[in-house]
Parts: sequence; structure tokens; C-alpha cells
Amino acid sequence: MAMLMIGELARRTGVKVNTIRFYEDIALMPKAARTDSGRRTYSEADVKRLKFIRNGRDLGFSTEELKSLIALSEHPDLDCGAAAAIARRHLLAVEARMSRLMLMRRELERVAANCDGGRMADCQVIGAIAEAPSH
Amino acid sequence: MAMLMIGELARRTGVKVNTIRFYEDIALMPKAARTDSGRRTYSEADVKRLKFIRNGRDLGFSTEELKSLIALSEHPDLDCGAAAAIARRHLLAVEARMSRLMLMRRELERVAANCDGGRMADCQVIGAIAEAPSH
DNA sequence: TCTTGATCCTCCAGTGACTGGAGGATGTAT
DNA sequence: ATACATCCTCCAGTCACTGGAGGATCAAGA
Repeated sequence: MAMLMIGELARRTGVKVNTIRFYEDIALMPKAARTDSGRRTYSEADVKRLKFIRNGRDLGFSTEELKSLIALSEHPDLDCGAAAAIARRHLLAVEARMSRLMLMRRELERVAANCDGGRMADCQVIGAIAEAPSH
Repeated sequence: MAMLMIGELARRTGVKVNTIRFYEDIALMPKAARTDSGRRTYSEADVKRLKFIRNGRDLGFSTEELKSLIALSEHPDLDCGAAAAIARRHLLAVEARMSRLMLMRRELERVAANCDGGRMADCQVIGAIAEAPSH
């Protein structure tokens, strides 16, 4: 399979070159193999992993959380009870986030609809989101 | 109405004292009124605003985005077309986030269920999330 | 073959959004 | 009057990047 250089990996994933190197430093990405002249090379698996990291970061997971999620999916031999527990813990966080996002969406929809072509009488964006469940 | 000190505001919102002062510095929170001895005082409106900020930050909005959302809800006299446009822009971001969170939730549910009391055969956490739509 | 331009390398300084602590003033309770 | 909590300002540190300097490497064209 064709190996890619760091620039191509960056283009395919939307993660900057410097950021990819940074991820290697903090071990979020594995140490890349190198060509004779020292350039990093990547595979399709790296593209997937990096896309996952990008999405995860964007959704507000920390690099440490992503490491544990990656570990979860990379060690099928891991103790199942432990894996399930980690998954459930992440699940709770995901669900809390979703319920707050739903509130925010509803309110933004209302604002966008109400405002359109009229006066903006009572924008309750803050009021609605302030009361949303925390974490 | 009773005014609160910064410590009480921190307790009620879950935002640290230092962070509240930091928000004032960057104008995410308005300059707080002061007592004669120089201590900051806050109202119920500040509690709401800060809860909103906390939720918003937690959901991954930047302080600049939150400033624009707050401005949106604080100026009902603002041009409605502009306000609706800002709201719709945020709406798109919120929807993209939700669809990725839904994918992550589905996969975590599957992992949690499949793993429980068996061997973890094929954890597809990364595979599933890697292909999710990006922002 | 030589050169030009793109890409790569390492190293380091800067940014955004906090977080924690030093050093000192103020408020309240005994 | 003495504690002790809470407040103040200022500043250094952390996390997760981001950008740039200074220099090597490579592929393509004159």
C-alpha cells in the first residue's frame, strides 16, 4: 500500500502538519516510520486515526480522553468489563453534551425563525442555555 | 435584589473565581460593580450569563463566539437579518456537532453492550467516528 | 548538471483559555 | 484583639495548538 508524507496526511485529514508532529510528541499518534532521509511516512490506518482524533477534539474530548478511546478500540483482548466501563463513562459525557446541544439548537432555530423579517423581540438564547444541565 | 460576591457566584455557576475575573478581563463578562472596598458584586443576571458561558464553553464554543451569541440576545433592536444570519451560522455548527456526537454515542453503546460479559470482538469506535462529517 | 520551488526536518516562541499561588487588604465571628 | 475566610492584584504555569526561523531533501525543468 502507498505510503504518504506528512503534507498529504495533513491535506486528507484537515490537521496541520505542525499539529501532526505535535500529536506524535504527546503520543496521541504513534511514532511515524521514517524514510532514509528522515521523513515521516504514514498509512491509511493513520489517516483514519487522525480523522478520528480531529473529530474527537472538535467535539471537546481532551487528548487524554482520545488516547483512552483509541486504546479501547485497539485492544480487543482487553478485559471486557473494563472496556465496557470506559465506554459507558464516555457515553454519559456524550449524552450530557447532546442534551445541551439540543437546547442550544432549539433556541437558535427559534431565534433564526423569529428574527427573519421582523423585529427581534425576545431573544432567549442565554435564558434557555443557562438552565441546561451541566456536565 | 441581593448582590453576591465573586465566591458565591463561583459556587452557583461552577466557574472558578479566577476564571470569572479572567472573563471580565477579556470582556466576556461585563466590568463588575464594586463595593467601597473594591470587591466585585454581581446580580442574578450575571449568574444566568455565566451559566450560559459555562455551558457554551463546555460545548466547544470559543469566547469570541459566545460574545457574539450574547450580543445577539442582548440587542433586540439589532438588525434582524444580521441576527438571524448569526444564529443560522451557529445552528449549522451545532448540527454538525450533534451528528458526530450521535455517531459516537451509537458506537459507544454498541461497545458497551457487546463487551459486557463476553470478548470484545470488533471495537469500531475509531472507524465509525473517523468517517463522520467534519464541521 | 544545476537551480528553483515545494516539502520536509528540528527547535522555539507565541496564543487562547484557563489555573494556581504569592503577597497583601478586608470582613466577620469569637 | 485575634483568627480565619474571602477578597484584591499580579504573575507564572499548563494544555493544545500555531507559526516561523534556519536548514536539508527531492522532483522537475532549463
